[in-house]
Amino acid sequence: MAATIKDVARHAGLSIATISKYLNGGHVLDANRVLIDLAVAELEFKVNGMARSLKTSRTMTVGVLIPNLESIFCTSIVSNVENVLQEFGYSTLVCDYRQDPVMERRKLAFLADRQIDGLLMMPLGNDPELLEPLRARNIPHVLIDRPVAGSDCDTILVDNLNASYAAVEHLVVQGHRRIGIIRGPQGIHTAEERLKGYTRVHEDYNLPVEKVLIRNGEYRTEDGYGQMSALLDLDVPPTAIFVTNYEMTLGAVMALNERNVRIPEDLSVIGFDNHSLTSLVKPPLSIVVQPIREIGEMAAQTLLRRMRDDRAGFPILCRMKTQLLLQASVGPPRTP
Amino acid sequence: MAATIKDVARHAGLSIATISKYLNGGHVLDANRVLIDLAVAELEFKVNGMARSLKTSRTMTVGVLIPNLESIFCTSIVSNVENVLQEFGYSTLVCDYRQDPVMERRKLAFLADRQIDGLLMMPLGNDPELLEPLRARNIPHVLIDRPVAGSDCDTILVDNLNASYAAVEHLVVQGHRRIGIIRGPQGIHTAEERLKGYTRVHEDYNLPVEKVLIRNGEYRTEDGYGQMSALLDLDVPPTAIFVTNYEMTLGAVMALNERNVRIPEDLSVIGFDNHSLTSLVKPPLSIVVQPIREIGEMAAQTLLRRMRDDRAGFPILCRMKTQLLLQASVGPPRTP
DNA sequence: TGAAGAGAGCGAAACGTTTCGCGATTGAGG
DNA sequence: CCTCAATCGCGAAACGTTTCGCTCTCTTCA
Repeated sequence: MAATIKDVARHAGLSIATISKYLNGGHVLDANRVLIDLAVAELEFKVNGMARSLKTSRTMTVGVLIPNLESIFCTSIVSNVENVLQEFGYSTLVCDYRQDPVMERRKLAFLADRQIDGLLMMPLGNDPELLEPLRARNIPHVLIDRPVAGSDCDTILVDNLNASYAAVEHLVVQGHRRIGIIRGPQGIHTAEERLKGYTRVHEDYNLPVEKVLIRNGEYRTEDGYGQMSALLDLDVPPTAIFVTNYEMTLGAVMALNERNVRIPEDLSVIGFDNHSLTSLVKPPLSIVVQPIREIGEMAAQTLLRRMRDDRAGFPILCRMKTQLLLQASVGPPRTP
Repeated sequence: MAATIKDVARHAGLSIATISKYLNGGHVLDANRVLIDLAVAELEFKVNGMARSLKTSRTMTVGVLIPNLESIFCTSIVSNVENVLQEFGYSTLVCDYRQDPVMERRKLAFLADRQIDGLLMMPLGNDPELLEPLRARNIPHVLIDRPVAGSDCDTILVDNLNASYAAVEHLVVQGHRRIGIIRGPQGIHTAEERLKGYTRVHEDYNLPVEKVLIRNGEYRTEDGYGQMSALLDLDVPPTAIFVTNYEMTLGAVMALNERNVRIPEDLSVIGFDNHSLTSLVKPPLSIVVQPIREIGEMAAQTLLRRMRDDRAGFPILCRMKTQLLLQASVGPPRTP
């Protein structure tokens, strides 16, 4: 059907080897260059990627494994990653595992079986054995956003602890003493770190940590909604709240709107992640901004280097800084 | 490095052909089956996809080309598509073209060159020539959400016209006479259809269409914000507004919040697409709900059939129905 | 003028599968 | 006991590249 390199060779009156050499950037006589270009154009020849891959054992494809394709944080990262990789001729095989550890393994195995040249992943599990399929096949990989304990592995993430610290500290400085936090799932690294930031501020400022103000969520909108409602139902509700991811921030704001809680008069709010969120609610929400673009690009760059067998600095641990975007949603606590 | 089918053959004391046959579902003697299973397990043999693809000329990969990886509508569809395809052993090569017609062509060519078995795309351009690379290589493809004029092509979309009609009609029935619409980009099919629904209602109810109430947007948040603001600045602002996609709805609500416009007392609002949006704002927003999951699944199913050379009903045009989710954001117009 | 060396082209052997056609084995039926 | 058919296994030829090592042709310089 489609023209092969053989056809090009015949058409140009040269050997296959010469065509291949030229196609891969080798030098040929000017006259032959013209001949080949002509033949390629006339036959509409495209190299057959499978055949090439079979010989070179490179597929020019990288896998991207994320917990959720419907989380804006994840897809923004994917988008930036894809942009960088594509410049270098790589395609991205995107999979989400829907926050399910079993599916995570399944899809990881799936990707590993597909002869990808490298993998970027946001792991859910914390078990170094999870990465075994990659090691077994010697597939370079870079973790994003979450480390996997005890695994030597390049990792790009943000300084969640200090991100959280800065947010909570700001609330404390404003005079808040009862600060609620809606934290992420237990065992998830980002969630633990963000909680640590919270407690560390309390330690550093000699404030008691009240268990009841620390609420568990699973990073879902409904958790934000439910836990925010629960906090408001307390005999003495907090005067400020820190919500530790986008979806839960969404939920928390829903709960606040529903009850006509005034921000920041009744409650100061700091959320996480999403820009558009800041201005959707009134007043504009203060948020912790993650350097999403930089994360994606850095992860892609790092993976590219590893795929080039550049092992410099392995394992890299890149901990990026967040930014605290302060807006009108934070004020001093209401004087009782 | 990794074990090949040859190693398995040697280890099991059988021929390559037999191993291959068994691996592909063929029948072998029970005794041999055991031997092969054993060898496969012991050598940790995995078939080499590239070699297989080279022989079968199927890559078990489908491309997915969308305008934007950061639009929830697009990624939700991708997620559902991926889910179905994966069940059948296919991977998805996801690309976004960032709403850029040049990049659209580039990425389409990129995907076509990568020996994909099929392609799903949400086109921006309306030029049948756009799909040429696919036809040239005989790659089955299904369009999602937007048709390409004059191209024989399976297409899965929603009945945008009647979706819009239902929303606007509801506003009319509530008594509204000055209804604003923030429409999408000119030339984009969904946008034109949604506008048609709007004008058709006006025709059917003998209402004048006021040019000034029809606002142009490019489906971006800032357009929703800007055009909503402009509408509010009119000498006689509309009493109801229909916003025709998610991002612009977001923007419009921002503008409304900023100016303390009461919903629905001052203005009735119907938005588009996003569930979480409905309850984030107060009161809950009425929206046009697209059957996102069904679109994704139908598109995937259709593509699967085409890749199986099942040409039944070609070209399919599947126009799905939307649902109008009515909530408190719509009421009768304020009596002046 | 001749030898050395650079540059270019070529043939052939891989890469790891699938598949075609043929030969061998087995079991049943006459 | 012979024949025939059905079943199963095998050898070998692809698939379309890349790449190794060789040959050939010029150029250049002693």
